[in-house]
Amino acid sequence: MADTESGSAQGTSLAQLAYQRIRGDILGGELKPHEKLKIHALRQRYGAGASPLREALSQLTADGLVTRADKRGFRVAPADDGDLDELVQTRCWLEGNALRESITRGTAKWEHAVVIAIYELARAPRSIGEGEFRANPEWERLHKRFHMALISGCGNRIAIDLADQLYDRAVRYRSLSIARSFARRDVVKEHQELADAALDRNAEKAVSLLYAHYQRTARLLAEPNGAGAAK
Amino acid sequence: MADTESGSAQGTSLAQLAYQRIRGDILGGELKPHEKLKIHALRQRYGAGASPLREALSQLTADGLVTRADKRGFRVAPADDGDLDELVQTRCWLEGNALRESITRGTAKWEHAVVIAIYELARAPRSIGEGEFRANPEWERLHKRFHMALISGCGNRIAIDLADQLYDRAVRYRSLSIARSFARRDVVKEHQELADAALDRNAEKAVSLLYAHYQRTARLLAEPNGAGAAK
DNA sequence: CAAAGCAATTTTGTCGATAAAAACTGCAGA
DNA sequence: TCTGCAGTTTTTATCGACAAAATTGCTTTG
Repeated sequence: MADTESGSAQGTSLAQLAYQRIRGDILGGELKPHEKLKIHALRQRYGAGASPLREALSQLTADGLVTRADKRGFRVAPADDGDLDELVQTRCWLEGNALRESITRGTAKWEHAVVIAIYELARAPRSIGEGEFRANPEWERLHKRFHMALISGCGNRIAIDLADQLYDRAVRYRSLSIARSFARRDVVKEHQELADAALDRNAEKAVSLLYAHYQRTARLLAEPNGAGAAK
Repeated sequence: MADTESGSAQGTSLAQLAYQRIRGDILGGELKPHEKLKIHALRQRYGAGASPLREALSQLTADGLVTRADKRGFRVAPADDGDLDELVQTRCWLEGNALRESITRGTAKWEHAVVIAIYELARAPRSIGEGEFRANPEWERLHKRFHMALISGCGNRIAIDLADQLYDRAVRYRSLSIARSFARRDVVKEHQELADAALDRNAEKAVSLLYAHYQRTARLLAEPNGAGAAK
């Protein structure tokens, strides 16, 4: 199911390939919320027949990134602020517990993963644009890796896979409201403190930092300056 | 996505219909863990072409009920004790928080849903067999409805949908190890106490009863008397 | 001018056919 | 008896075609 290694295409079948590409386009904001996904158009765009596409869209539906209506096809899942709040809350619930568990029973391997992840994340530039903000895909990858590393010691694959899925759903909101929070927070420091608390095995502090981290993001994204999303 | 109303087939398309029927057969244990799902065989069994079936199987894969291997098709997801433990833990994490939230902000509508659900659940017979145990589908439906009612007041649709999905995954283990726990627990009382604590707005008590309830089930199902499951 | 009705066009959902890949078979040789 | 291999059979993944449903646009009417 959820990829964990967000490294791109390795799916050999056309269906799997289309799944990854469409997913990427939704997460990256290329395909806008509520946009109609017409099979014929997708056929040309992704160079695949109807069956593999349908298959890909079915999977995306189960992932919560696409909605389907009875006999009127598929659409990109809508994205409103309420949805985002629920997403953040669910992630807090799930990852909060998983983080606590990781801190309690985490092995040396878990520690190493966290150390490496925060190290690499801290060095990567957030933006590749000079003046303005242009998301650096490498930073995005490392950011996800860091958050997954934090909970990787909990020993619960099902929870990890769910967190992976929810992470991706949340990423979409970030790419929809570009640059909004850029340079307004000391994100590097936030992550560093989180990593430190985790490595100190200070569960309560780590969990509350995680909550604050997620909720701060949600509040920023929900700010009134547009990019609101489709009905 | 997740159905919430577990009421059976209303999907109009063959793909949706096949999805529900296959899902039902996996949850009910008709299709055994790790069993190969050959398209041709499924075609005859469910009376649908290859494309709708593939579509259904893709969705089930995303639901965690089916696994797929690169060019060698689909299988029913394996089911081992470790998996069950993770499932139970994840449900505790998610539903524990959702229950706490429901108790905190639950409206009269939520209360009513819980009251009705526990009332109906208490009246339904658990088994329809005379001497031996034969699962009563009606009881199963009401049981799910009760647990969903408990968390229905949390105001978080995403969490509710996930809990729905995880519930179904857990149900599978119950039907795989038939009757094991039948008559060995006072399940009616467990549910009643849980409902009472929730309606009393005693969050801590309700949550710990929920944890105990789930963990007891897992321990029973993991007992050594067989039904173990495929590798 | 607005609303309702009808016809043409898209679009969806489905099927059967087909190439490519995997699994299976029996057989020869060590 | 076991092992490796060539040919056969099964199975997967994909395509293009087609009927049914939905959408669109045009026309007619009150």
